[in-house]
Amino acid sequence: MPKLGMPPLRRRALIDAAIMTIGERGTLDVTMSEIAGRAGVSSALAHHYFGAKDGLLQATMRHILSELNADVRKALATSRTARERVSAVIAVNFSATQFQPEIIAAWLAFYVEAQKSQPLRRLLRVYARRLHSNLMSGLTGLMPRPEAERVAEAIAALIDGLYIRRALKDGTPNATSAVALVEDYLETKLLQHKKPA
Amino acid sequence: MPKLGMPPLRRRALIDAAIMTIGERGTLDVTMSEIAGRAGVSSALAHHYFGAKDGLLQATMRHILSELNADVRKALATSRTARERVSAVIAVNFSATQFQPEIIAAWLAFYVEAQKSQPLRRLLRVYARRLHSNLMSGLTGLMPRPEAERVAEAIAALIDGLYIRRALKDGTPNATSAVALVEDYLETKLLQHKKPA
DNA sequence: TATTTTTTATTGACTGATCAATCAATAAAA
DNA sequence: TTTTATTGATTGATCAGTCAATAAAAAATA
Repeated sequence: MPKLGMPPLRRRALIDAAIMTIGERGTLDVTMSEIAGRAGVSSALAHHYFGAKDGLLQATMRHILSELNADVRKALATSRTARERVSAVIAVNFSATQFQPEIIAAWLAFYVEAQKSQPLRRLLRVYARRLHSNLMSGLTGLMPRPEAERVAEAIAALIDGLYIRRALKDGTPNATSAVALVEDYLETKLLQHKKPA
Repeated sequence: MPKLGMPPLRRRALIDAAIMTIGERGTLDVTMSEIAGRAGVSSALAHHYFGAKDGLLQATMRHILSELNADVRKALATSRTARERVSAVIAVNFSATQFQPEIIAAWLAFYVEAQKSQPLRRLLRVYARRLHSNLMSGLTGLMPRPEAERVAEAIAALIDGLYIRRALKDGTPNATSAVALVEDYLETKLLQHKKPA
């Protein structure tokens, strides 16, 4: 049985290799040998550490999720106002570390796999809930709660939508215009509450 | 060589079976035998008609796309005003024929496959362009063109985003709330142009 | 119309390739 | 000396794609 704690040297290398491979190929349909090869080890070792392929994929998803989460926390920590908090959450999703072709492709691939795999579905739901509550933490200070709920829902949909559309284009993702689009929506909504009809 | 025109009896059955199978399983990772079996024929026949698996998948995507397109045309035909045209396009995307679990799942699966397959990517780009221009056909009558571009972009992202998020939940999709969300965005934007800041 | 010929529809059985997963063996640490 | 790390080789399953054979339709011919 693989040691889970101490020196996750190879574990980490395998997860990184998995992200790269999945991202490049745009699918979870990559072989264990391919991933292992890129990590400089044999496929047998990958099985040794992660049990089955599922295990590696889940660990990989968990890793992406926790990186995103760490980034969000960091960004929220330096935000003072409610308004800033919302923008911080948005910004992180399109930051240089997150909005990369490989990561975007991997996200998309995991979304699809989640339809087959219950553990992955669970992970993605955790992410969705977390995103929602992070957005709410700012939005509730800016508008009535039921409206905040709807806006959070919309922002989340926009983010996912921009990711999926981004995956279809080639070249470097344009984070700036993506953020601008979401911010424009938010700004419009806020205006609506400052000068009510 | 398969006859392309006349009695697309089996062709159609195979495409329908493909949609069902892909939709249920939420992945393009379905076997030719599975699809063929559901259509009540042998897998060899599927190859006879579509050449390779790719061929069947592309035909399936094309079919979904053309159904959607037909629905949009129909809806646009009965729309009088620019405002109605925009709503019509939105409504069709969440109509009973389109916003079904199987179709949604299939869309998502095709999106991912498009990262590998150039023909599928091309098809999805055609769809994206078409959606954009359909939205613009209404929006240009309601706001200045550059703003209309941005709003069309946002609506498209919202639609894709709502699809992808929908795919993660179970149960019947809630089209009503999805439409409401997009319409709310549109309405907010329109208000902004009626009473400018 | 009846008969022959050609084309199309359809299948079961087979092949070759690909891969996840296992395992026994060895090296290295603890 | 026991546990952990690591591998090459192997196995078993799964599938896409092929093919030769047969049935059924359609077209051509008598």
